[in-house]
Amino acid sequence: MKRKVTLKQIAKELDVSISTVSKALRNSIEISEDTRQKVQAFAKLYNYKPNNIALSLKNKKTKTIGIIIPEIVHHFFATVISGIEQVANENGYNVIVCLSDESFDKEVINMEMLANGSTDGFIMSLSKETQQKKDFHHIQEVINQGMPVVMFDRVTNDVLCDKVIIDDQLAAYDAVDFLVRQGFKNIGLVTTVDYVSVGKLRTEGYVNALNDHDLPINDNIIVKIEDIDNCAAKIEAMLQNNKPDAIFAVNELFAVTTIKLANKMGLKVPEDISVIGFTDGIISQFSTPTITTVSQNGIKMGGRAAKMLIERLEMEEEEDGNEQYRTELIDTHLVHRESTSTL
Amino acid sequence: MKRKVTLKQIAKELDVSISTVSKALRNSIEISEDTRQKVQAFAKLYNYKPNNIALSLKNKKTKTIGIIIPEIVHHFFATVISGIEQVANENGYNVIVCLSDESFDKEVINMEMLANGSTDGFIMSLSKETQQKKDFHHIQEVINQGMPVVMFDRVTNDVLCDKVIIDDQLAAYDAVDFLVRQGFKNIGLVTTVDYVSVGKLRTEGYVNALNDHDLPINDNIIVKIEDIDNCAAKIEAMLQNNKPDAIFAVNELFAVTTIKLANKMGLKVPEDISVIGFTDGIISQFSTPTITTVSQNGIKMGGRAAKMLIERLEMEEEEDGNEQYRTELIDTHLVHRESTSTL
DNA sequence: TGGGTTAGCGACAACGTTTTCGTGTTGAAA
DNA sequence: TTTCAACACGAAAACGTTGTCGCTAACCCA
Repeated sequence: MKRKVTLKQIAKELDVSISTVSKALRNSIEISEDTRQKVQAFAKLYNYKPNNIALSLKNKKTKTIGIIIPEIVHHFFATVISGIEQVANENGYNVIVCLSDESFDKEVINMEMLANGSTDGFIMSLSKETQQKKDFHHIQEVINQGMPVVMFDRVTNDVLCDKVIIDDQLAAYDAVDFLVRQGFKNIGLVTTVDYVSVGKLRTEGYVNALNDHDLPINDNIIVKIEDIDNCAAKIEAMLQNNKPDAIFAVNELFAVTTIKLANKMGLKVPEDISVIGFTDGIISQFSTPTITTVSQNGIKMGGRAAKMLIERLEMEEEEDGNEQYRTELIDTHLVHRESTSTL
Repeated sequence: MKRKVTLKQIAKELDVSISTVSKALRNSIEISEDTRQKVQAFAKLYNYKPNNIALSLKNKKTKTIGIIIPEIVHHFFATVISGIEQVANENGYNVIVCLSDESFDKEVINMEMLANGSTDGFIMSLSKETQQKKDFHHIQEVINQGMPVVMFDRVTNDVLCDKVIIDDQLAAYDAVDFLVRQGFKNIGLVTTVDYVSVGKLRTEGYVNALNDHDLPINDNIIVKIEDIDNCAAKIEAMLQNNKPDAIFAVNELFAVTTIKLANKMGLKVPEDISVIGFTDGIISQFSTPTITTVSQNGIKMGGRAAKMLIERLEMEEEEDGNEQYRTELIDTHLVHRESTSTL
């Protein structure tokens, strides 16, 4: 087992100073051609690579991006990470991933851990609990310390920083508008509880679309789900009692669950009831029927977030006077599949 | 913007030496009660936290685990990361994730990047290209430098290190055995090309099960898929020409694809043909029909891998004479769902 | 008063880099 | 022979820690 070789060892071996080795390896003209060659050959032989930690300490830069998300076993978040990782890698950055498990405390702990020098900046999506508590001091603190933060998807207006989101309200509006134009009049909604920002916005889009078409908002066909595992009864009751002709679900899990429950009750999708979901993930693509859905390009979102963060990191070099935070919108569109029909 | 405070700043402010501050914060008995209190109060006020990078450099330990996997937008790998992250976090480790995109070169580059001080060890699953090339020098090198490596799922015998796998062959055997016992006699196989280690093993399990039941191996009902996007024709032809009464697919994507193609041809699952997949992911759970599958607990796998790595890291403290590499088997079982029937 | 102990603290090295600022040697010009 | 530049290199500081060692003053006991 040969441990990694350091400048010091090379210096000792070649009987020159550490500085000389360092300079020789960086092709400084200060060093004679002879010495340079000798040092470089030796370094190559022993496969010398500078120690990242030492470089980080010296440069006060880690070239590492901290990602904090609620969970990773979730197609959308996985695609976002994928997008981040790609752009990060292209720019010489690594990503260090922490999961909050939707817990406020874990989110705080993770941020504090990474903020102590481990990363240059953060890309994050808020945990449910954080959104509920509306406590963002940990994020604000990190920003105050001069570390840039980019939030995506689940964001808050209470923190000033760069953000990457889709226009949830508009996307939901378009989906519901599409249903209305197809002739549906009794369109149900399966959504989250209100403190989840994206759920709330999508619900607003649903409401606005119905309003604009002079359709009534019927609370009986709106189901707000807190816990996915115990939602069946509520959805079934809604389907049973109010016979909606279409459903807009604010994520694909809700959509597929609704479809399955409908099937169980003898309703055929899309013949008896049409369903539109949100997020173009694995489920929408492979369920039977395949699900018409609002695509939400996670790769693109992650890529953009990474780009924004890196730009800000490299910009800081000069002067950090311009605190012009941006919010970028990633476009969405409806992916038409089998779960919707015309009447 | 108040940058992070350092020992030096505290020392200056309180007019004591850096060592005194350091010791006071660590509650050294060398320091008087008075000074300790004063320093600790000041540190708390300014929210002092030791700089991780400096600690890493000093201790020659980063408390970081490098994960290198082919892709993250893949339910199984996401669950493994989740499992790793959890155990890592519990033990004070962070995880830094790199994706090889199934590319040998990216795998090498990522390893070399992280090996230069960024991580204490690796948990990895081989890229397809690496498995095909059988070139593992980058892994061997890292091990030679004294960094422990744990491989999972896609492993190789050519590298000596800890491994966490399922018994792919046995799991496949059990699945096919189950089909045979249900009365199926013409069982097709949808598998990967041979260089993918897990595909190969699962194929062997299929062959062994049929052999043990004295059933013939019929190459006409075995489809080896290289590229998922262009596999439809081959599968359809197999279904059409050979009328298998059951199919064993080596992953869930192949399973759901087969089901969809069967449906398209007018075959009902499970009435006309039964299907068993591999990996209990989102697709198997939510497709219609839900898919009977070999469960492969990614969370557990990741957790075990993390545990093995951390144990080795903390063990190294003492003496690294005992190179007793272990291979842990994670148990699998068949999850019975709608895609299989008795004859 | 002298010797020894101890409490309380600071100096310094070390981890592995990079970079600035010397410094000694050479050769050439004056 | 003197002067000066150019060349080739080394010493040292800095990044933020921790821990070893040494130092000073106070105190105790004889």
